Amino acid sequence: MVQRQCMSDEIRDALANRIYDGTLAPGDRLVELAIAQEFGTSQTPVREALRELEAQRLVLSEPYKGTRVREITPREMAESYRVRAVLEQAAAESAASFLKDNPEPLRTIVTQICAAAEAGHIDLYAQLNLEFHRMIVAESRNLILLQCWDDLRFESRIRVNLHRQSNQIVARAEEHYPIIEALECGDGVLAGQLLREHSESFAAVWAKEISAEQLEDSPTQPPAS
Amino acid sequence: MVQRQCMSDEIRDALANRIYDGTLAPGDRLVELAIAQEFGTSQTPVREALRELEAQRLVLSEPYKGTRVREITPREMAESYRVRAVLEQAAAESAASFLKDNPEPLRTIVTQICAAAEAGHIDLYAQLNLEFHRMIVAESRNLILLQCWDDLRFESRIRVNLHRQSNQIVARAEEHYPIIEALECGDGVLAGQLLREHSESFAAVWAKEISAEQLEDSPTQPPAS
DNA sequence: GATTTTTAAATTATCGATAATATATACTGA
DNA sequence: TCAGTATATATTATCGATAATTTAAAAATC
Repeated sequence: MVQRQCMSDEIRDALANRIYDGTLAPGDRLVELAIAQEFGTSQTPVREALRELEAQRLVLSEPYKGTRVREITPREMAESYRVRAVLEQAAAESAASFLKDNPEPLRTIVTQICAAAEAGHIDLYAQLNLEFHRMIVAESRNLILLQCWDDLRFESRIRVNLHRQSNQIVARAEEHYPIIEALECGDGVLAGQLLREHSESFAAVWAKEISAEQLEDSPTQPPAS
Repeated sequence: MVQRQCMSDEIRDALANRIYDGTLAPGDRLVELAIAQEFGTSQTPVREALRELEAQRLVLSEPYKGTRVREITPREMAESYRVRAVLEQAAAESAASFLKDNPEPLRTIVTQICAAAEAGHIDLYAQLNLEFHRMIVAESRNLILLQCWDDLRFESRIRVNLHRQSNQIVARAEEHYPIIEALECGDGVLAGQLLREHSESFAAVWAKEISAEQLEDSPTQPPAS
């Protein structure tokens, strides 16, 4: 357990979680004194928390106008998946040699992912799925690459559309098997290609939504990765 | 001219520039009240500026221990160039179709880059060089990709080794010609490949330094991109 | 003399209050 | 009625001061 040292970090994480879980929705205002009162602090640590959330692009602040939860557009989702695609491709190419020697953790997670998908535990599925992908990126042993990947903040993007279209999840979950098989063979190029296609396919789904960006209640919703 | 609205932004940019130009060196402390006094403000806006610089990874803060300019290791340089390599490769593939129709701005910059290199204007060379690469990434029309690229903060990495080894700069500058030629032909794949190799070659130079990381005054210094 | 303990100094984290700015509301004159 | 203007209100940005914590220095113990 991390004994947190300063209030601003505490507030930052609490607010970030509310954005992740949807308690705070895009467009919602974050009024400094209201938050301060809720946490029993002064305005100061709240402001610092908001500044950090802004750096993480979870919120948007304008001088003297305040802070709101940032809107995430279909276009941004498509772009994010495209970037993720090339990052993970590169990561797999580097990670293969390391993962070949120690593939069990990845196998375990894929098993769990599929189990969660079949059981319809969507939140768990999403969490494990991210863990899987992040593990590969981490095993690239390139810390900057990992930071870039983290900065895409898919933990916050995921829930944009999480609880719809749970029917495709099982199929999506099984796409992970060929990836670990390639990695176990040490074939980073193939694993990278599969990961890239995996991510690009989500990008493509979101790209279709871009034109319908204006229509608030679009009929079809893309799936969660 | 941007009429800045709040002091903390002003301070943030001023401090960032000092890190870029080396006035503030890695390891240097940033004492809040000292900075506040210098800018004629209170501690509050300084703290917010520091928090933002920390989010940009220019400085490192520890609770109650203060803030210091972050050290940039050869390993991190190598990793950054590797990430930049794949980002720019992907960017070129998307940007080619746009740049084909409007290649003049890129041509102009390459001319300026080579002129600066030959004249030995290293700072100008570095600035124009970044402008060239950023322009390609921007023309990918993928804003998230551009943000990722910006987040690598090569404007701060560049000066790590800027004023040494100016002899290779002319050769490096000329590497840009085949890239724009490929882009003018609309061959994004080729341009991407060239950009990737360009960046990877810098990564390789830094990778050699990793083992010598401990030795403070290493005899050979890698070149600036 | 070396090692721990205590004290002092420096610095960060937070507070409560005020100034600056934006937004909403009421008012004015055509 | 309506555009434009003045006022009131809400909220952010900043201030000066205090509390909390670390680091450095001095004192005490063995």
